[in-house]
Amino acid sequence: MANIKEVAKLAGVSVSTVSRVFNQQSYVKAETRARILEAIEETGYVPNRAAREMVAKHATTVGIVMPETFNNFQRQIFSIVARQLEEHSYHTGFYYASTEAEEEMKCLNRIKADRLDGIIILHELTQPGFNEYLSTRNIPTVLATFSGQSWDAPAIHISEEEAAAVAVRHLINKGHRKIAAIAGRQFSFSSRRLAGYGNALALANIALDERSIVHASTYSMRSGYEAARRLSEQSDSFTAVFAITDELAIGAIRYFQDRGLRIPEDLSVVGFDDIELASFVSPRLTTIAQPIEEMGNLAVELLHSMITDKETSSGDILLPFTLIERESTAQLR
Amino acid sequence: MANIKEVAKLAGVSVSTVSRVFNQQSYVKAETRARILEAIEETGYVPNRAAREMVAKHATTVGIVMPETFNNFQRQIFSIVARQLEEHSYHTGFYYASTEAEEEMKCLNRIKADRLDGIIILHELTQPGFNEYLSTRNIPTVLATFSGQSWDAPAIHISEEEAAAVAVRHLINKGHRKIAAIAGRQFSFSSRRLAGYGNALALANIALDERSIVHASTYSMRSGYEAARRLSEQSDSFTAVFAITDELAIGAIRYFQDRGLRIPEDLSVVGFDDIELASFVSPRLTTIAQPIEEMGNLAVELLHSMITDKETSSGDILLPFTLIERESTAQLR
DNA sequence: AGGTGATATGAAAACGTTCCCAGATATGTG
DNA sequence: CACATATCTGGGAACGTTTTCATATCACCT
Repeated sequence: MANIKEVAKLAGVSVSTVSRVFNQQSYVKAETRARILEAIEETGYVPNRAAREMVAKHATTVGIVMPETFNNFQRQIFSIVARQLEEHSYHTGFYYASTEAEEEMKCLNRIKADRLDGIIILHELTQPGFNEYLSTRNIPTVLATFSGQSWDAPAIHISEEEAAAVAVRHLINKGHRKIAAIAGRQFSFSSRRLAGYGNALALANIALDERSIVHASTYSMRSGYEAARRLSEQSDSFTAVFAITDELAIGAIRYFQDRGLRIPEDLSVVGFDDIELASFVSPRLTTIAQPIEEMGNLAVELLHSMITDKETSSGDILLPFTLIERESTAQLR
Repeated sequence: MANIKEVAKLAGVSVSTVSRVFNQQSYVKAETRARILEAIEETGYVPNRAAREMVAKHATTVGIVMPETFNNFQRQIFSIVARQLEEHSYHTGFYYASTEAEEEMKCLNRIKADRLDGIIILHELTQPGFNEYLSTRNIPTVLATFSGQSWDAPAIHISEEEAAAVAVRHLINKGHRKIAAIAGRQFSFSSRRLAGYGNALALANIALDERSIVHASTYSMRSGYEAARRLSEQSDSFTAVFAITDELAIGAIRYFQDRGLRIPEDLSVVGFDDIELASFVSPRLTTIAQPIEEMGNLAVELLHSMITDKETSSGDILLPFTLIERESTAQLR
């Protein structure tokens, strides 16, 4: 593996000059540059990243923190973020952190060692140590998700609570009053969306029945199926279901269909996220769409300006959402 | 940001000794070690990765190369690989490479600079430069995908051709003879699966009709929908469809359903991959299941042994697949 | 007392860059 | 022609580790 010294020797110049052609500022005679370029070509030289990072005292890498198994929404935002990062020529480090406290701290430790330029967090972290560390070290951070705990970093997201309320209100407007909910574990966006559900019900003077709420353990379709089963066991009087995630909704619909119910004739279902799949299942899913492309772009744009301008930004950035009415909800007969 | 010198000073020892407690071989008096540990705790010291990598002459990072927008199958294998990598305490670098030649070479350039320990490739690369570079530099590489071009690296995959033939034979056994195909762009696994389709037809003495083959531009459901539309326009005599990907199949089913066809009564559809979704759409999708968990685990296991044992491995590793019969295919009436 | 091996520590080189400083050569200006 | 300024190049320190080598102390045995 060629290093800068060999290139310099081959081109008959000093390492300083070779370095100069790589970093372009300052003067290099055209003829010399040509000779060096040739030597680079010949040796296949590529600067050693570690050495560069050491003198620069920082990596040109931003880390993406994601959950253990990410859902379709997170997959999409990940793709967008990764592409944008590449656009700005950052390296992309992948950090997987499950929702277990211990795992989260292990993830943090890896981050510590890496001297990252910045971090984009795509799911809620529960350990306060994360924010504490990142903010004392002044590591630019952006959350492209709901910020559960208090962060010193900006969080880009929609108003989960309002959006959920809009979804539930949609059901109420269709005449439903017995509306069940499939939530996730009791924190993060799950609890915010559930709160929105409660608010919408309260506003319509509908009493909240604990038995018509069920908590799924993950956000997979399988969990949605399972959750729908539990819901059916503990209550049978609902005419509509609000699922806090499209995957959960799709899994639930599958269960209800298996039980012979017709959607939306016998039961209306709303989801949340508008993943690609939502418009391909039957019935097509009525759901809340997040401006995912914008969220991803904004996240790296913001992070990039934090890194380059050294200005610390914070606070929530709320983006608009829309209810997309498709085929899984109908007027109560 | 504390460095090793500060820790050494605080503990009243030399940097060598501090380094020793981090890398554990050789002797350090228990008392000294305790003092150093305390100093580490107090300063919050974490070794600088770049510096470490420089002296080690390699990173503790393996890169994952993925397509621009990855589908559900790739997402799943990515999750598995990332988790396993973490298990072996490698860092995970994410490298996105679209199928454009230029993009691919840009991706390769980033890889060159990073002195990766190893690389796991999750989709087919078309540029021979990739293999050439990796093999001359002796960078351990594993493909967890079909190896389109000839690689010096081992490729872990199923026999795409046979699997496709099994899927098509399943349709033939159900009495179908007019079987259309929805393929992708004409290379990589898409072409292998299409070849399997052709073989199965030939074996059953069914003439291959060019008009009953359509090529989707991506592997998304949207593309599947689009492809089904084009298929319907250029041919209307088929009673079954083989889609080379579950997403394509699901998109296609959506199109046919929109046109009032009942699946599987009016039309049978087989997919390929068995993504989670396959068992949640209606009708549930008949498809080919790849041993995804095993593929992911094997990939990092193999890579790890290549990295540590320095033994270069190569050749194809074929894993078994299974046809999962669900509800989207039926006997031709 | 002297030797031997195990235990414990420090000094300093090396890894591959970047960048500051100094010096050399060319180009212009009065 | 002298001097200032612009252009060009090299030397060497610095970045934060690991690792080799050398040396010091200790415990134990003859």
